[in-house]
Amino acid sequence: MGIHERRQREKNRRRREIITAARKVFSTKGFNAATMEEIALEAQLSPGALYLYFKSKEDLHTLLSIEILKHLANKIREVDNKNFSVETKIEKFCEVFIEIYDCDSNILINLFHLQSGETLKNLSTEVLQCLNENSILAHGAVTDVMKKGTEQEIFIDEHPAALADILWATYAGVVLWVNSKRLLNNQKDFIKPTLKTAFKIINRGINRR
Amino acid sequence: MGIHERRQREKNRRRREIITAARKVFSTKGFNAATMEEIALEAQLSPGALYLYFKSKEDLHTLLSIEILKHLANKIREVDNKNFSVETKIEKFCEVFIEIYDCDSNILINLFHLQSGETLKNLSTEVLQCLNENSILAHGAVTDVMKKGTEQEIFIDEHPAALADILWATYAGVVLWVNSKRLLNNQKDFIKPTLKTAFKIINRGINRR
Amino acid sequence: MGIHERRQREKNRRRREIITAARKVFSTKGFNAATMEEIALEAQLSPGALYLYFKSKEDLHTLLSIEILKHLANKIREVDNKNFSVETKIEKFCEVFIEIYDCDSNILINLFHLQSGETLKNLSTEVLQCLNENSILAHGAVTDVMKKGTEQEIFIDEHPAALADILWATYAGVVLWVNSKRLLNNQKDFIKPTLKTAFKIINRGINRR
Amino acid sequence: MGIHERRQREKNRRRREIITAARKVFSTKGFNAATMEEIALEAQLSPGALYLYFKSKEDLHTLLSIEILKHLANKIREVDNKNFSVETKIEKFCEVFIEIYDCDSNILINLFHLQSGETLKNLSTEVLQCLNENSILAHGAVTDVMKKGTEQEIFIDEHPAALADILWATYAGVVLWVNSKRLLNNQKDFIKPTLKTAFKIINRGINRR
DNA sequence: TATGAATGAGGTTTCATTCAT
DNA sequence: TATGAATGAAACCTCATTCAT
Repeated sequence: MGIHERRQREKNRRRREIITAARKVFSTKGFNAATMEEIALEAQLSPGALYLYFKSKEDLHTLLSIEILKHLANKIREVDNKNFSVETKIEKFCEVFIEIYDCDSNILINLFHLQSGETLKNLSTEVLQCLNENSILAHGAVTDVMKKGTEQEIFIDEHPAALADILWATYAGVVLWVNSKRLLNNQKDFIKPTLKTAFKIINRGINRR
Repeated sequence: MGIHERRQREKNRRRREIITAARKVFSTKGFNAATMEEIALEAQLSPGALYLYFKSKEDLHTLLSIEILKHLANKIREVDNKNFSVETKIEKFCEVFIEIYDCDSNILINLFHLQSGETLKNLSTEVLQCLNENSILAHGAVTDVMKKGTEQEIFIDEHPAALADILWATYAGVVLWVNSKRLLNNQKDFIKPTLKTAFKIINRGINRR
Repeated sequence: MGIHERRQREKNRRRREIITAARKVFSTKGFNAATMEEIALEAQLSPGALYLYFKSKEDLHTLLSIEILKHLANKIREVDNKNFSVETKIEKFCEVFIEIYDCDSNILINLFHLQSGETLKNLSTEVLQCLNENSILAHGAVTDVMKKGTEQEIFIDEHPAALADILWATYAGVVLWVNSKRLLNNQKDFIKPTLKTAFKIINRGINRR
Repeated sequence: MGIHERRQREKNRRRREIITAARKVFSTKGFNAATMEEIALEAQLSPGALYLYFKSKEDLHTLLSIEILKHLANKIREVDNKNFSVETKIEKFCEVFIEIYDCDSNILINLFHLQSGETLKNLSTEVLQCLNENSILAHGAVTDVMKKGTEQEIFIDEHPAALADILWATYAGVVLWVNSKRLLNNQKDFIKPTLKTAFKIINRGINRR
């Protein structure tokens, strides 16, 4: 292994370390309360070093969201590639969402912070484009399944992209809404059963039979 | 009317003016980009005066969310009091949500900013409690309808509160998700049709027949 | 005197205090080494307060230069208005320059820092325009004298504006050059005699008789 | 040629490359905006390597100025050695100055940045001394010519060193002043004619006949 | 009650310089 | 000799909040 290759590998490792540290801090504190210094501390680096890997706080945060989108897109496509019925696939999607939630329950909150418009305008164009691409990718993976359901005349509604939107929206909504209820009322976390019920209802609601 | 009462009334008027100004500014700029100075300007007051009516920026912001929750709760209860079938009521809920969205499309983003945990811990206990109460109130209004549907054995699923959560979550999710897609891809606003489809699907999905 | 008027007066006083403090610090340290904190300290204000009066470090610095230009223009016009021969006026100009130099020997260094291009592009357009106007004003005051000399056929060269440029340039050049020699060699300050000789030479060089 | 000598030669070559790169960057961006990384990039070296050849950014910048001074001194001495009349020599000096300006119009700005006091105190003593020596050298070359003019009773004024200062100062002043006017008013570059006129005037002003 | 000037802590970011390799 | 990743100090600037008036 050449020195060049080793360097590159080392660099990638650092990037990952920073991203992991950032995820932790952003998740705990939210975008604004999180400080670069804290992220640096968590990543065992100096504040300045972060800027060797990421152009700005916002870019860092966005790349983090992109990571999630990529991961989601992959997982969903995996499901899609299996030999399941469309109904089962939707159920499986729900499981994917739950798995993601288990891995980092604040993911969506960060994702929405990003897309709340407040942030969107400060991103470097390259990051913005990257975000856009991956967003389309993740969404497309769900849409493909919906398309099959529609083609096979299993689904009532005829717009696969809209169905995909609703699925995503339900996921997002349940996580955010139930989570905020939990925070407000100190209830225990009932996101997962709610999510399952929601997907069950949708499956029933879009299914011809 | 005593002088005391008049004073109180005047004070309330001011509070309302500030809240209105704050809504405008928060909606346009988001929580962090909005400044107290800007809100004061909009309310035709000095920055210092804001603090005679609200303990902090976060409190002000939260009270604003409470306003919305109250408004929602009222509207929903209005629907509930009408002599509609449960299915129609759910459709009407959708219309209420759309109306709210038309009036201020950034409401939910602010609502979620609030509940993202970042903010929640800095609130004064009284405001927190007030928020909590109104949240339960708004939610309860939907739950009541779901309860009737369940009691009348129109709905399949047996947990009205969960159904209510799903309805809320769908609303929240669609607004946020579709909005963020719109921002990212410069698409036009397709929240309303999506919302209608989503509610149609849910109505179908929870309905026994 | 109304409260409004008093406020305005107070505000102007503060502006002047800051400008004075800034002049002191910029003169001692130069633009880059000077810090806003230091200026604030000197002005007995908090760092944040500076930004209530000036938009940025660069704006503050530039406004300072504008002050000088205004002062110069005034002094020169005063000379111009007196009933002197053109030769005497040029001599008097030299005295004005010397007076300015006595009052703040680093003025020109700051002026040139400003105009070295490095800074010029960051200025707010309003400040830039103000600078431009005053620059023209100061220059024009000298040009007017040169014009008279040319019209009265006292001067050989026929371009008053160019003569004015040369006068200014000589002033600037002597101050900068001799000053830098002084700094380098720890010589004593011989700017004033040099300036006088230079103006004497120019007077002779441009004079027909 | 021994290995030692070759090493030394190689080292000198590198130094020159860095200086050339630095000149380019400093000229374009000015001292402060220029970064060591950029210079390194231009010199096709790593940032760290610069510090093997120069102790600091300021030292590097100063050595650059010394280069110019050396070059000027040489050119002027060349003129001095030719068999010209003193009047012609002064005209030739003007041409030298113009040539320098054509080759790098920002030279003087850098030179004055250096000597503005801001920088001077941070220099290593050896560099400072080197600067000093070369400054005297360049200045001396002009003084020698003036001395001849005075001895031959061609010039009126009797202090050759002062005359030399005025010549230098005029050069510096015209370049800086006219340049700053150009930047401010978006006028085209009229430094060269101004410089010629200025030298013509001086020649006339100091010349007995 | 209202003002608005002032505060000052705290944030992001830059970059000359160092040092392990 | 050369690298270039990492440092970390320091700068500018913002803005929620306070307080003398």
